[in-house]
Amino acid sequence: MPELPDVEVVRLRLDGVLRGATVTAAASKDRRILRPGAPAGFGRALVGRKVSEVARRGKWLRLALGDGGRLFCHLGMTGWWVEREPEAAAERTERARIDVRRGRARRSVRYLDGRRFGRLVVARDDIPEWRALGPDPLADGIDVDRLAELLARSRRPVKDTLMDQGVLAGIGNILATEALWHARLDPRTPGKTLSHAEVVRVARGLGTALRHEMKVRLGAKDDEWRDVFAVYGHAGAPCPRCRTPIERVVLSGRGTTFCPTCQPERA
DNA sequence: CGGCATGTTGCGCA
DNA sequence: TTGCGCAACATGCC
Repeated sequence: MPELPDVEVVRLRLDGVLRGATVTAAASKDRRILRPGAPAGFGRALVGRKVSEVARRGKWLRLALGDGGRLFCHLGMTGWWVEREPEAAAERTERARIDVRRGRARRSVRYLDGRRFGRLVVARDDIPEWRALGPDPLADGIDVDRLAELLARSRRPVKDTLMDQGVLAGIGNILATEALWHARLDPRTPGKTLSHAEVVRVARGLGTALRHEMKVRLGAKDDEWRDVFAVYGHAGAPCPRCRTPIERVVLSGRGTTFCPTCQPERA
């Protein structure tokens, strides 16, 4: 379920379990998720090290280790970290585990990923994927002038640019779709045709969608999927604002829903 | 059975 | 050279 708000929830959880703790065991056998790298290297990099912090930028997580090493994690489409009892057996989709101790307390976190689109990367420095990320809208806010400049560079649909991780880190199909509904802008609108006022609406729409999702995620009991969206996944349903049936198109291979009345196509 | 899915990468083509 | 669209990845759900 990972877009920025979900990854932030995972970060908070991991930070609470791991920060200041020492890794007693770490293992992953999954050669698809452990890219690039071997199972032996994963354990070797982590065991005996203290975790100093769990950071996030966009959809990437970064565990900083006491010896300067780093573990990067991308959740892909179905990745998730959960805490389990240290003695709990691995469930079917468990792809990695990290066991720690802090004083007398022992705890264990497991990486679950049914589809295995996620990644775990051990490195000494920040990896290129991390360095290529644009500002994180939650941590850094949104610079409207910079966004306007990036949108003005091409005729690509505004939704595509919002999902470009180098433009804003962490915006996925859900947030982009919801933000444009809030902004009352057709997702297909070419970026360079947006007025400054429209870019401001986009930035505000992102903020609204982001705050709404963070609130829902933080208030949720656990990792259960909750459909709290205005238009995402609601093709055919009435628009919450004007009751017009929501339409669905495919943009760059991604399902995109919008209200044809509130988000009219422009000439 | 077919269609769809929150993400990223890489390829072929204009 | 740049920028697209689109398939692929692996699996589950409706």
